[in-house]
Amino acid sequence: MGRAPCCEKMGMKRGPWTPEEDQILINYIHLYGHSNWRALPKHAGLLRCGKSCRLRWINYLRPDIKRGNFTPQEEETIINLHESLGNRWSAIAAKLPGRTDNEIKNVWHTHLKKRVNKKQNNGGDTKDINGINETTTHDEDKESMIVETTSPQQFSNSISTFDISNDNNNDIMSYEDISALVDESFWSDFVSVDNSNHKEKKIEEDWEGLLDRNIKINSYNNSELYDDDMEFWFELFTSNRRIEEFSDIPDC
DNA sequence: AACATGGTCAACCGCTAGTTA
DNA sequence: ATAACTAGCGGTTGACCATGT
Repeated sequence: MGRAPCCEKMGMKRGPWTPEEDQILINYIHLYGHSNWRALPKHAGLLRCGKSCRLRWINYLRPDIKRGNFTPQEEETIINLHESLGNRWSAIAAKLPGRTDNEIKNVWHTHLKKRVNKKQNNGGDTKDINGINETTTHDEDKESMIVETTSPQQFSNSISTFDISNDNNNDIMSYEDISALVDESFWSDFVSVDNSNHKEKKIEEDWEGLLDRNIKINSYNNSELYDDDMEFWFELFTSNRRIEEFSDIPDC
């Protein structure tokens, strides 16, 4: 079994994803699904390896991702499942809808592990794992009691991810705005569709057409890349609506 | 105010398992 | 049967941010 060559390929972009890349990936998966991650970036016109695209989609762009802090119940579930499953993060994630293995792994390493260790070292003190009857005064644990709120860290990450540099420009869309725009009804129409039978050639032609449009939309003023977000998204979605018609092509 | 330290999380790396030709 | 290939998994890294000194 040979190991697949991947990101070391020349010209592959690495590091944080830009909003444009995100949108290209979202739209491509919207239209054609993700039956072949390796071929996806090439067809979509992304300078990323398939692995990177898959990770970005699974850990961040997927429509069913639940953002916000873990609830005490979720934390309890993670602790319990970790006790029985060990570091099988994907198995644990399967029991927590909307949570990714990566996210669970991070939460475990950042505070749940410490909490469990502390508990073990103290020989199991009065602290209740589910967080409801906690007697601890640690800030870290207090934080975990805040249910379904956006943590400062997550907020800042959203900002960094979307690179919103102008604080005063209210027209710029935040991640939350985009999430609201790209709501469940948006996703439900296409994500589950298996488009693997579409002919690759057709995909390339259709997609390149969309890409050209989007590049044109974006390229007219690169120095103020995000000032025209509303127009960008509007154009993008209206383009999609037209190109979506291609999805009616009968399966081969 | 400036620097050091620690926490958080997205992204990458390297491996294995499964699939296909 | 097996070699080539891909998807998925878990571990690790590094950038960013908050807090402490």
